[in-house]
Amino acid sequence: MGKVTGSRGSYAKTAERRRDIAQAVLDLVVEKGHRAVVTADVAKRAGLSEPGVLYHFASKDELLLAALQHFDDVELTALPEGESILRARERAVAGVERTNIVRLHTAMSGEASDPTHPAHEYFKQRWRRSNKLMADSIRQLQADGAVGPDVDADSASRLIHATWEGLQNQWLAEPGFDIGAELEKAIVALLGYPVEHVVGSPPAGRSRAR
Amino acid sequence: MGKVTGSRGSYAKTAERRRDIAQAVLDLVVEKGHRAVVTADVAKRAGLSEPGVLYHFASKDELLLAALQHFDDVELTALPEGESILRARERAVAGVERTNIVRLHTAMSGEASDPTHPAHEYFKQRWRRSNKLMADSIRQLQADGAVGPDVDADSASRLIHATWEGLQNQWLAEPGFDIGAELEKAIVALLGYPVEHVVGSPPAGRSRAR
DNA sequence: GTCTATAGAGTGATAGAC
DNA sequence: GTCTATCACTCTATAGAC
Repeated sequence: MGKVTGSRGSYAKTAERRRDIAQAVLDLVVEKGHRAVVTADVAKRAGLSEPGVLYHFASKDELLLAALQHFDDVELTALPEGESILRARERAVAGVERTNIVRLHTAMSGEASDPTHPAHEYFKQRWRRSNKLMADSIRQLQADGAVGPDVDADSASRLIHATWEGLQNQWLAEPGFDIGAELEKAIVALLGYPVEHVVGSPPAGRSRAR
Repeated sequence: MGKVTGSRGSYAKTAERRRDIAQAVLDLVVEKGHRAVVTADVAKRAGLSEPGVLYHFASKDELLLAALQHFDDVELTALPEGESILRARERAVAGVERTNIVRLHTAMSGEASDPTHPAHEYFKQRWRRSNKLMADSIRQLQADGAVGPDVDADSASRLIHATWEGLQNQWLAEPGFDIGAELEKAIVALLGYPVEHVVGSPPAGRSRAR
């Protein structure tokens, strides 16, 4: 419903407008840090008025959430099959220019723990999804014999994610250590020894079912 | 300089006033969550005007930081000797009534990673201090033979703290697991097997140097 | 259904008197 | 050292045009 014009400046589909706005917020977050982002700037950057922006997103918090989700969408493309989840998230903080996004993520994950916060459900689901993906991946490794059967996959997944999140925090406060190496150390300790499958370089010719 | 009256309502020492204000902020955070705390309420609770509060603390961010520090001071009393650091922090989130403080801590640790944030230095020092304390504790355990010599104390300390921080995050988003048990599991995995000394019950008659 | 113009409410911060 | 008065800014709500 609604005709599609296709020309920039007149959007027939709300989804596109929302995407553009989310991109604008993301750009501003990267440039100035989320604390310096004000809705007026978002409107300017997206090329519409302030209430115009708020027609598409109910509040500023939702704007920031949209930026985070947009980042997930465009940067963390759909995971191939579960095992590369770590590498994807690693990639997410690799560059310094993404520091501001990690900041936003960390700050918002604190705010969003309040059940009344618009992002509450998002973060909850995100944990669940990530935990499930990795737990399944670990179970697969167990089936293949790469990881011992005494490892509790759900617990290990929880702990690996926790470690990752905490390492991000420390790294933000004071960089200067190899966050990837530390994470790998934790994984090795939690799963047992040989687990390049989970975090290492692409398993090129290295099929998991040997 | 300045006379000491001692009667409530007229403070000769700014330090006391600051402490009272910090306590007021802490109370409000616990009651309503930090997002709902406004300086006007702080002023009311502390019994002075809004600019009066802002005379003692330069900004709202500093007020929240003061609450966090105050919490550290009154709740996490000085660590006896290093090894109980985990238990102290555990105690800090044990009760549900403290959820709002953890929320504040998490959110602020994200904001504070911005070097221009008033709490930046606080969090940086906090990480350093905590890491050093625990690393020393681990080294002591190594000297006693309770932990293997191949463990990198600094790295392990970093990872344990990271795990703890991350577990808090997950627990805030969705409680329903035993955060203490998970942490212990991580410690065991990172340090090797027998480490009740570090996290377990009070080492009553259990001297580390047997 | 999508947006602009306008206005308002609430908040953090400042200047200067007491 | 603390208050009164005031300011500036940001987010949000409303009315109505396209």
